[in-house]
Amino acid sequence: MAPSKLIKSRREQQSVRLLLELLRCAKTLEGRIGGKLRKNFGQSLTRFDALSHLYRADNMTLPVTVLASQLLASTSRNITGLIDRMEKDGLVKRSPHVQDRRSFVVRLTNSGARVFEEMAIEHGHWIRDGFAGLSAAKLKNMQSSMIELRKHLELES
Amino acid sequence: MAPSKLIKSRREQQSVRLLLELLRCAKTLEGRIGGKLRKNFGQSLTRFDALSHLYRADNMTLPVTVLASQLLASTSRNITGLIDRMEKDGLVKRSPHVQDRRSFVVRLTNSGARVFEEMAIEHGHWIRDGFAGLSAAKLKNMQSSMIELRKHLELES
DNA sequence: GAACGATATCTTACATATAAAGTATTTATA
DNA sequence: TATAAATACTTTATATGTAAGATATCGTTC
Repeated sequence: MAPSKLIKSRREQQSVRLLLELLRCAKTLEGRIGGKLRKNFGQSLTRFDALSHLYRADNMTLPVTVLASQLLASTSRNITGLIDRMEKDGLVKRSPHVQDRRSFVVRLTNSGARVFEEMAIEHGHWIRDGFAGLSAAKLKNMQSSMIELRKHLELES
Repeated sequence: MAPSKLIKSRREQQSVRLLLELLRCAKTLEGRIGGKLRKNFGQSLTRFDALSHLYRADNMTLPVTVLASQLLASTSRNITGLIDRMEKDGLVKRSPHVQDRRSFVVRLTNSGARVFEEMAIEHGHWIRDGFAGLSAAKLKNMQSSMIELRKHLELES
């Protein structure tokens, strides 16, 4: 129980602080945006994410696996339930994959596309407002930092 | 369904991109660290977070509400179940609050403190490694950016 | 063309996040 | 002091994240 066990190098301390700040910002934004989506549209951030990928996809259709791999939340294991619920709400429709009988494709319904469009407008405004306090230069700087970090993370994987 | 509906201002586009990068980095780091905690210690990131606040608290004890407010995950609604499970695992112990009979205080057990210490060492190394690709200057720059962003977010709240 | 490993999805079980409503207790106010 | 409002926590329900394993299908190899 000696506190000495927990002494960290300077580099380690800085890394931990950065991680905590990063997670705190991410959680705050995620909670804020997700909460508004939930309150105003009855949809989760994960659903919005899924809808946006489908909306941009060719013929608004994607194989389940491809969709799962694109989601922020690594829902690959959980994708079945997510699609089940979205299908129950009439946002998407599952169809068997033509070539591969193990697979399914998911297609946005007209209703789903309309819901997404409504959400997307608000969503964009909320995010813009979330970063409203930052200068354009700062925004740019943070974005490039994040891209650099993401690339490092992907490399290590 | 006209695509024109979804046209965004430049500032909005940049904000959305930054958010996506930020969330992606956060999710990646969170998943990586959380996965290792789970695999090596059978504990979640939320639990680690809770344990670390308790460890640093006076007498390793905090009122439930204070603990909830400090957690990254705004578990304030869910705190009951979290403490239930941690108590079942012998990590913490609940006691009635002396002055306020509505309240409980949570105290780290000796066993919980030992578990935390073990985890904290590895946790620090993992995080340091997660940012290993970044220069010290970059690390510093990102940290100050995140702090600035967090402060703006808190102001808007 | 039969067997093997890889892949796509589903199932189950559990931990956790969110929301809404309920209970007990405290504090503020009339 | 009686009452209303606020607070601390719990309960319930649903959605989601994580892990392990089951099932069906595919592609390749022998």
